[in-house]
Amino acid sequence: MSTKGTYYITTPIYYPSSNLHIGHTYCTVMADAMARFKRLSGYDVRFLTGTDEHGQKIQTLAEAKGVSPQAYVDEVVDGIKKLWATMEISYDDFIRTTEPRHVERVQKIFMKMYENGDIYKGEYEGLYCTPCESFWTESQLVNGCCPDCGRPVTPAKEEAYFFKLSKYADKLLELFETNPEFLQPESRRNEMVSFIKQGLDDLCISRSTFDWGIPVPIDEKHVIYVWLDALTNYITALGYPDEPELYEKYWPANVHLVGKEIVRFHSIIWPAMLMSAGLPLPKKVLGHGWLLLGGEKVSKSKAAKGADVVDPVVLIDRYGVDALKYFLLREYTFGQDGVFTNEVMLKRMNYDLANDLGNLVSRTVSMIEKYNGGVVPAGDGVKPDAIDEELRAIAVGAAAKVEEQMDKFAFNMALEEIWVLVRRANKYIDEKAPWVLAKDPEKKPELDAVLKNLAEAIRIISILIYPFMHTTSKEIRKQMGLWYSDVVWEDAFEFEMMCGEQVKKGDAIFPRLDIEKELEELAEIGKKAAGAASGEPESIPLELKPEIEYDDFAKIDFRVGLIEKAEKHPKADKLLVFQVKMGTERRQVISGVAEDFSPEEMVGKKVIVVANLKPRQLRGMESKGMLLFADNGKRCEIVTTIAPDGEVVS
RNA sequence: CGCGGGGUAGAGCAGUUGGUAGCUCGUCGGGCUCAUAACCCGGAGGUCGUCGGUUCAAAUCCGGCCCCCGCAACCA
Repeated sequence: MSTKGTYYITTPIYYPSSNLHIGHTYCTVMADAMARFKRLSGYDVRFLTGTDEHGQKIQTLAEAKGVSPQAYVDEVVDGIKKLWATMEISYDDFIRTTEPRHVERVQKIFMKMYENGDIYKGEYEGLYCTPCESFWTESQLVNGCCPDCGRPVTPAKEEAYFFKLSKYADKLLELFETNPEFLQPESRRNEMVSFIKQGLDDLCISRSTFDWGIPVPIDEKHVIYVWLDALTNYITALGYPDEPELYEKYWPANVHLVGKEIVRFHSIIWPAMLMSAGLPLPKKVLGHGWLLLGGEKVSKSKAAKGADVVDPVVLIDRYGVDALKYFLLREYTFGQDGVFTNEVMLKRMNYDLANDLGNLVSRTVSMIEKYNGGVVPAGDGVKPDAIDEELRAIAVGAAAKVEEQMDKFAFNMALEEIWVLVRRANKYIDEKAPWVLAKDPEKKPELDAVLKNLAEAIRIISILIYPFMHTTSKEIRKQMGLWYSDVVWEDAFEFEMMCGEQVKKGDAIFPRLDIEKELEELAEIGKKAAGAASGEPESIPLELKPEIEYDDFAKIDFRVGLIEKAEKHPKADKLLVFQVKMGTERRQVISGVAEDFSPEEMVGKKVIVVANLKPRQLRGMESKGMLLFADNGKRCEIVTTIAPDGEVVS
């Protein structure tokens, strides 16, 4: 194989707090397809994936389960590796951040940055949740409380080590300006530039409130926190710094494939860390979009909600690895979010795979068996006509188009290019009507040419789909009698390669699915997963704030209020300003519900007001009291009453 | 005037050198029988968010406005 150079591609290292879902699968499938494509087209590829196993959350989950953090992650990682094995993900290395090779090298990199004067000891100030022993930023809070347990947080400080991220702001801006290819899609790039321009804070890189992490080499009380630990995997896995052979061969990476939520870490923090360590930067960071489930990002906590099945294991089990991979790569546009539903998935599988590709192979093999004893004819007895020439042109031209799309990571368009050929081949059969030719012995040379051309087209298709569906590729080649030869990319540019192969009809490559039936069954599975197996309604204690005394409750004066007037806060998007009448008194109350309610629909509502709350300024306007809403963080319902305004609620 | 993305057929999307508006699904009608009731052809369906400008000509360039979505931020 002539090599075109090295190609190093990575996925993020996933957090093994629980099993992976279709979103992780999506990212890994893209990386795998690209790795396979590059290998097939002559590159020396290195494909890395792995798991990011440290941190508070893992430690807490392990404690809750009564096992050590290591035992906890071992089990989850085992499941992840099995999933990738099932999907035949062709990674060359799987790095776990708990492995000694990573731990030691991270410490060395830490020291390097420390010796370069970029790490200093300071104080971390944040909002602290005591029961969870966790710091949170303002934006992480849910309703002003700890996102994990829902309890209030308090401002606190702790000693910590910091990385001088701010020092690299100018260099980072320069990176984005001089190297527009570095981060794509471009919309992300603009976001990052404006983020840097807002000013960068130094980055806290150690924690002392938990110990499930890599010890800070110069201070055993601290463990290295998240990003220094996680991001460095891309080079520790290559042996940097103590066994630099692979590092020297493959670094800098050609592509870090990441979700859009972690683009910032990969395109700002990671380059800054590398600058600090004096190392070359990755050539490209690519941020892909999310799969959306009912308008929300697919996530671990929502993995089992509703009727849409997002457990890749279930989907693979029912439809096969290749069908799932095809769907993920064909349906979504790289960089954009895409809606995931069972129906969209099943339609893709049926229309493109069963009807178009599977059926094309099926009818071609059948005809070669029926009309020529199962042998691919030479087919050189007649001159090609315009229809033949068109098929041939599309067939031999497809590979270049696929290459062009793959260069842009446009997997969906690459597959579309292949399907142009698939559809053309189906049409070709109709136009040539071989069953008509077969009735006239004099037309045998013509018939042979048709069969031969179809065989060639399918041979080329089998090469083109190899990076995306290698198992299907091999199955097609088996049926076409091409078992004797390897898949070689360059062969996709040639049309005259087959003669005398013995074809053999096998099982349908992609059996047609009964979509209605599948939808029902998937809905059933989804419900079961959501209902946690048992049908009995259970009572699971809620996560509550700490218990309070009756006296504490009695201090609050709830009153019925009538909203007489409501308008948007002139200086805030999310605030509504209400004029509320409570008996004899009228006052102004502000609530952060502008996204859930229009001012008009609030007027006239009778609501519950916390009437003796200390007044507070909100964006320049005073709020005296607070209205009660039921709120799950996503949607808000107002609590109303029919009682007269001014009345006490207790 | 915070930054950015987007508003194109019933649905989901293409469409950056301005020049008859395309694709997939759905729908209606036709063809074929080799094939996995698959395949092929044709029709219907769009004021290309809105108003204005540049131009012989704009979905495509420029300006105003409306709406949606990310990020950022107030959210008593």
